[in-house]
Amino acid sequence: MARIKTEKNTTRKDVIVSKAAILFREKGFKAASMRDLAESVGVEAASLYNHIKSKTELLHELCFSVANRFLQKLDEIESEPIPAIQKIEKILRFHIVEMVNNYEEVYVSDREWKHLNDPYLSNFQNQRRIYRKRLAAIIETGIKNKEIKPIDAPTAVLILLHAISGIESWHRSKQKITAAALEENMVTILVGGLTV
Amino acid sequence: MARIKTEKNTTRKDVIVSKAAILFREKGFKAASMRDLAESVGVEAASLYNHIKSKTELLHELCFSVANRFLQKLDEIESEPIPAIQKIEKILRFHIVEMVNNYEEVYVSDREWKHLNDPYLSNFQNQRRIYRKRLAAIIETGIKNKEIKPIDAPTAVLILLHAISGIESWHRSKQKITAAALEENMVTILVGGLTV
DNA sequence: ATATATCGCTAACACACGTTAGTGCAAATT
DNA sequence: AATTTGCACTAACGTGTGTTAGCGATATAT
Repeated sequence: MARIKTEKNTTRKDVIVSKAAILFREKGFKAASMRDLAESVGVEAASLYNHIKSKTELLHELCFSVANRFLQKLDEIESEPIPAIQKIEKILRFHIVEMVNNYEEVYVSDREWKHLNDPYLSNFQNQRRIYRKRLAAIIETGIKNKEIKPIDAPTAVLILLHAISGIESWHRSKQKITAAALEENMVTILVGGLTV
Repeated sequence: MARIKTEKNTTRKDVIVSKAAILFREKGFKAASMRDLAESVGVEAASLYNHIKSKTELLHELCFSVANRFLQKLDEIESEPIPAIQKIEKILRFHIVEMVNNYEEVYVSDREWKHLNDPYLSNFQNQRRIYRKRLAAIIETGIKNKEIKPIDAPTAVLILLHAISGIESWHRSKQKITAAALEENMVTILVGGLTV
């Protein structure tokens, strides 16, 4: 009957959500059970419901908190008065840093959003579509300004975004290069591949 | 009580496996039920077991048939007497074509292998690790020969492989560019990003 | 035409799942 | 010190799951 331990400025719900991220990442949303989660939190399954509404709520929480961070950063970078290719590089670096530091959450948001229910599902899909369109628009500006090779912008976007999600493999690999080195390598290849 | 229809040279099991690929892709392995699969095949759930041993067997079948195709192609390309960067380009093109033409299978093999059981699971993971090591070795040769930028080879590999898996998004998008154009765009960016 | 193997059916199983109800202790508030 | 709120517990529910057993019909081989 020991309570869930909380540190300063974290509610018991926060603890549950972040344990859920770990679990959803390693088993997938559907395969991760509330009993698994309860065990990893150190409590009985039913007790979780004193803090959360449902299993899906955990997924909402994770997906949208990640999505909001990315959207906010995009707002910020979009309005900077710098060349398009530099905007892309900044966004790229932000994605990489987020993936490295908030691995579990970002990964879950990226791979498990399919299991959201409407209206959250369509909402999330919309945000995603819009985010990609905005990235594509930046790339198209870069192409017009001869900073970027004349390629299909949506294709470039999907390459960038998926390449980043590969950091998952880096994260689990034994002999890692440093996060900073990873970032430089990715920027070299991807920005190098785009630049005219 | 109508039988599963088969075309020439396809067993009833083949039909089930390929319907399973579609289902596993769209719902995920865990979320796809045998009753779902049965419906999409046009039969009752129990009837499936006249042709298959278990749900997991379907996943084995899918994962390993894809893995074997890639390994075989890698054998072939590795032994060709051409520069490393051209080998990488060939492998890249093969991945892209496979992803475009055998979308469902390749996607499932890529994303759902976690749900394999041992010993298949460790087996698959091993094959994957080895495949990546061999790609990295080609890239390292390319670096030594000054064909490829001096980057971290394993990082380059994960960028390449994950970038390709982004074709998933292309596949579902409304206004597609042609498959050939997609291929050229990807090669431009990725090979361009690697080349010195 | 007869015999045999193939295959789809109904019924049911054991089990794991998400979740709710209700109880009582411990912490927080007054 | 008294009261209220927070929270973990046990027990249990209904549902969906993968899978098996056994029957009967149909296609295949003799």
